[in-house]
Amino acid sequence: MTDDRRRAVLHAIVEGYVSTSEPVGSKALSTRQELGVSPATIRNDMAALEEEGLIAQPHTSAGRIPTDKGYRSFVDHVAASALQDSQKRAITTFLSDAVDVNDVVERSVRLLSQLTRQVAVVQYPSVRESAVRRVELVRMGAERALAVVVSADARVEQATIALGEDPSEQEFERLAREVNQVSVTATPSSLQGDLDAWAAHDGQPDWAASLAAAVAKSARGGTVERVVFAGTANLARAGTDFEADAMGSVLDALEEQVVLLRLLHEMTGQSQDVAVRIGSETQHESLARTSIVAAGYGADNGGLSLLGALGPTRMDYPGTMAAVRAVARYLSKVVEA
Amino acid sequence: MTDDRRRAVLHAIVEGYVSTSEPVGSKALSTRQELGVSPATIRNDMAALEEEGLIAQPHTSAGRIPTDKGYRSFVDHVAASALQDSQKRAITTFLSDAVDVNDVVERSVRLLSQLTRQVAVVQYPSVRESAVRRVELVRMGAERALAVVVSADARVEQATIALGEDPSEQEFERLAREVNQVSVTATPSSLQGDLDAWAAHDGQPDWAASLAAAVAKSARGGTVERVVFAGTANLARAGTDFEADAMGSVLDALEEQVVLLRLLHEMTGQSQDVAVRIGSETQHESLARTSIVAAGYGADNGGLSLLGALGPTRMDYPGTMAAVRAVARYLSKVVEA
DNA sequence: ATTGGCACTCGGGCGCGTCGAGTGCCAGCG
DNA sequence: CGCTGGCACTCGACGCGCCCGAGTGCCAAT
Repeated sequence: MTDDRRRAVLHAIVEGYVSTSEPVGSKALSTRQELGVSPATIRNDMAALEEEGLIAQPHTSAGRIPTDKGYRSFVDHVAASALQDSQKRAITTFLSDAVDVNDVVERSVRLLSQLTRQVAVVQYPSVRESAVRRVELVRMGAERALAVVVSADARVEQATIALGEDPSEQEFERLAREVNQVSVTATPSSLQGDLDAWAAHDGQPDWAASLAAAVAKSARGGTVERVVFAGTANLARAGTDFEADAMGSVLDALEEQVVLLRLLHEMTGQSQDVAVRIGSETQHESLARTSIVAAGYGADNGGLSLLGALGPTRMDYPGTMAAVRAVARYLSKVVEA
Repeated sequence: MTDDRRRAVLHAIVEGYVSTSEPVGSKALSTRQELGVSPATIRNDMAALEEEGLIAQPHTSAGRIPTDKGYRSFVDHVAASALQDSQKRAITTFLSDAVDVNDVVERSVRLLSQLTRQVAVVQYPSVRESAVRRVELVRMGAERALAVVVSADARVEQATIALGEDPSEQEFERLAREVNQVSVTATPSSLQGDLDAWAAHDGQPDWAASLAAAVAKSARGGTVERVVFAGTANLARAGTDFEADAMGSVLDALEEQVVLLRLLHEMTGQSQDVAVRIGSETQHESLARTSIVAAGYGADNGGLSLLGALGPTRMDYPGTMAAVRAVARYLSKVVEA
């Protein structure tokens, strides 16, 4: 009973603070019908909540604001709100006529930033191991060549090879022909071994080994994990939530994709659903005042890829979670198709 | 004589304001040895400069700050400063071991943002028309296929084709073989015509036309112009030069690559060297308080590509110009090789 | 043409008093 | 035992008045 009301008070504080960005006091809460009790009662609850470390006051005689822990409790006890119809329509219309993977990812990240009014981040779909369809070898000069690997699932990877010497045209052509033969006939699982064996043949030049390695790596899943953003402007507009300096750190952390990727991985590691990191939970100095809402997509077949939204701790969690979930679902469909 | 000193006064004002971000007064200038005259004399010059619209005072009894026109005069009359040795070294070490085009561009943009302490933007090298080396056609489902075009200059372009029907495996294979034959044997200039003729043959399915178009387009120079940024954090750190809201607009303008691309093109259109747009000269509302320093690179052989730095009007023009020029030069070398 | 002197302006910073939102505590009530 | 109304208290926000000093424009002198 009383426990329920306390939770209601906490939720009201979170909602109030999120929408007005000002500390909310007991009186304001009591007039907002929902909990039909007097300010005094609410004050008692507030005292208890503060005791538990869920809310805090910036200074005496100010209203209360949620702590990170308070947001956490709020998020754990509230269901993600439903998307509005207009938003659902936006998703389908926005993503339906994308032409290729690049386009899908780029549209998604824009869409997500618009829906959430936060910074959106989408990781490129991670790829599963797949057969090699064709290896194209292009001479780039005396000592360098470019290998283009087209895989059966329509990925295209490229890598430069240092030749280390200046092979004759015939030699070069021969190697190109051979690496194709080997790669295309191999199964995904035998590829690495087959290539190694081929490179170790008598009479192969030294650079055959690096070529083999490059092809195998490309087939295995490509180069590095990449992420794209959109909506960094939303950070700037977030009002007084960030000082200029703090914003700089956040933007730095974003460009430093490594940090973000690790964080996203940790978050979605345990569960499939939408995960939330709040403020200090990010364990990262420069993100101490930001929260991240993330989800995986495309899990069914191959690897899990990630997407999410990042904004000030004082964000609309239910709405953001709903948007992230919806986009993740839709993206899963598109990627699997 | 007196004209020379006026210019010196203007330059001193620009330099002072750039380094302190506070309006500079006559007294402060006179004690800074360089121009050995009394404050009163400087005041006279200032009055003249203000008359000409080169400087302004934020309010009575404050020092002067340069207007856009003042910065313009400064930039036009000052040579780009020399780079420090450490910076030169940074350029070579930073860019020397890039592995492919993507990598080169990404490293360049990071480097430029660090050198200038501004937002850096680099356009992907634009490509010249070149022969087609190989067309790879991958079936993506009943009604879609993916075309991968590898050109002789080692570019890789992809495009999806709507099949509009569900061709048999043999039919599909035949078309793939044929389009390869046509594309690879054609010269760059005959490609479009050859492909059109091929698609118009009797017995060709409808989608041959779209396939031909896609290949031709890829060969011609690829899809859209792309740019990448780095160093947006520098905007946030620029101190009080931007209000939170203005910063949002700038970031929006950046993501809206179209605007930026048009602007860059206009700037480098007339001359090959470093070009500067100052504040209102950008002709763009949201960039009214930012300046852009841009240069082209890779001009010798094919198209000209662009790169530049963007920051608050109150920026170190000589230093930024030097850095932009240096990176453009270096990039030209790399791209041409 | 340059300079020193002088009166003037005006924004920034400081101290002060007021106001009011919000709190904690306590006694009373169902 | 939990809720409520009342009350004294705290403390930041705001407005006002004040002073100070940087910076200016003008003028007479060199």
